[in-house]
Amino acid sequence: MKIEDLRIVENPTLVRDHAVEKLRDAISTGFYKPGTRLVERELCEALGVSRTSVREAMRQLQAENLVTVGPRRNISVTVLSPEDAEDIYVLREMIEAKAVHRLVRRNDQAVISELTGLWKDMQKAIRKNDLPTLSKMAGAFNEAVLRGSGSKVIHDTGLQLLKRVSYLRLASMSEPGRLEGGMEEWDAMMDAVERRDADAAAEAMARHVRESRQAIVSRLNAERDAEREAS
Amino acid sequence: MKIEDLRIVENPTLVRDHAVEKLRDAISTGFYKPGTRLVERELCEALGVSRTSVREAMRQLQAENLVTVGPRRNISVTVLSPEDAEDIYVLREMIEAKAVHRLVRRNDQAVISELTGLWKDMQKAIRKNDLPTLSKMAGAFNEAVLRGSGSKVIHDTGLQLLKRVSYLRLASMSEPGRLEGGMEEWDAMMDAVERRDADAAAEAMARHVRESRQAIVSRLNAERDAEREAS
DNA sequence: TTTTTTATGATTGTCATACAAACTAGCAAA
DNA sequence: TTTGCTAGTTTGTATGACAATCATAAAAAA
Repeated sequence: MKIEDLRIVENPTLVRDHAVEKLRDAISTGFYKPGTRLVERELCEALGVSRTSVREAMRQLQAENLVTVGPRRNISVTVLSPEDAEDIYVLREMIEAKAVHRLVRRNDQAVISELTGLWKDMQKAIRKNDLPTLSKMAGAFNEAVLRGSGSKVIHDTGLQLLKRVSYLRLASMSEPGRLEGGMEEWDAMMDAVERRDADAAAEAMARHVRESRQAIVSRLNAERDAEREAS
Repeated sequence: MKIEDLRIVENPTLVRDHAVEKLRDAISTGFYKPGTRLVERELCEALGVSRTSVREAMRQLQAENLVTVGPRRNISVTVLSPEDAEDIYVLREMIEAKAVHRLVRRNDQAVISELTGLWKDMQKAIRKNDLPTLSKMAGAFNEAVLRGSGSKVIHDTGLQLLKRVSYLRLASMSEPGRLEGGMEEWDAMMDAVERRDADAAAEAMARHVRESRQAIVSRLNAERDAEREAS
């Protein structure tokens, strides 16, 4: 044991951070659907905290583009236009490809083991056709990749984009044929990672995000058409 | 005059937004240098607002990575490690190249005119060797490019990265030879824009960011070495 | 009945206080 | 020199207050 191991790192969780996490979760799981109006007082009651904390949490979520302030100052869960969603995927394609590339280049065994572990769990979930679990793990996988890049900037920027579309992931995976396709792309990527072929891994990741994007976009357009039909 | 022109858009500026702007400015101009500790009470006095507003402003700046909370909860202006700075430029290279590409593709005359206007002003500032003005305008130019992409996502993401390194811009431009080099790259880009050659414009932009990155990194490393020397 | 006014709440932005917890720094005691 | 104590700082959180704006329902006027 080294002297550094004595250092106490954990500070008591802040109420506002907890609030941010809870709200982020509520949004990404679809409990608060896009467009839902969020009223301060109600959030205070629901979370059991004061306005101070709720307001500070809102400022953070606002900066993360997860909530949007309307013309009357009222806050609602951001609704992602199909165009914005598509653009987020376009950026993700660039950033996550770069992340994988670095990850392979860094050749950190711990990180790579973590990825292969996650990948095996995902394969299990796929065989069981357990979409909710798969969705969660796909999120963890993406995060692990960003973290594995070893760059705080890549991690933060990528994660911010990821969080904005996380509520779409489940829908994306239920698009017909997407599961098989996604599996194939992941296979290709992990294969490249195992071979320590950074370029191939990056390209596989890019392809994966690209395909996901197409699935999402067609899904969102279908929804939009359905709405138009109804109105 | 059309009926839309009647719409009242401006809502009275919020105190906290004003505070955020002021603080952002103070950071990017170097008034608050990286590492400076920001004490709530002092900010309240300096800005003439209540703790509520300062705290909410801090949450936003925190989410933008312009300030960092330390282990004792105290907030200071983020110090960018050379690695982080380099990574920001790496992402900027990808994003701003994409932005220019779209900008050219959109072929929006108003936007392109704005750019050429800015470019001419920048040339003037270069001839006068007026670095502070040039720095400001380079920032405006970058923002105009991001805005001109027509994508809110590209704009927001790019701007966030831009703001994090804006305090480095002036230093970057005073690197020997950087002014001439930057001028050449901008020339090439604007030329490609005029020719409506999206690919060439994107490549020129990428080259520009890449060269800027190298200037910055060598600058930061020099600073770091000087510090090591001193200690 | 339809339109206009008025009154009543709701919601948000801002401020002022208050207090606890954690930390800092300096002084006193051993 | 070390230890222990004390007072002051800084931050996180809660609460209450109030103005401005907006929404809605009720009342008055046409």
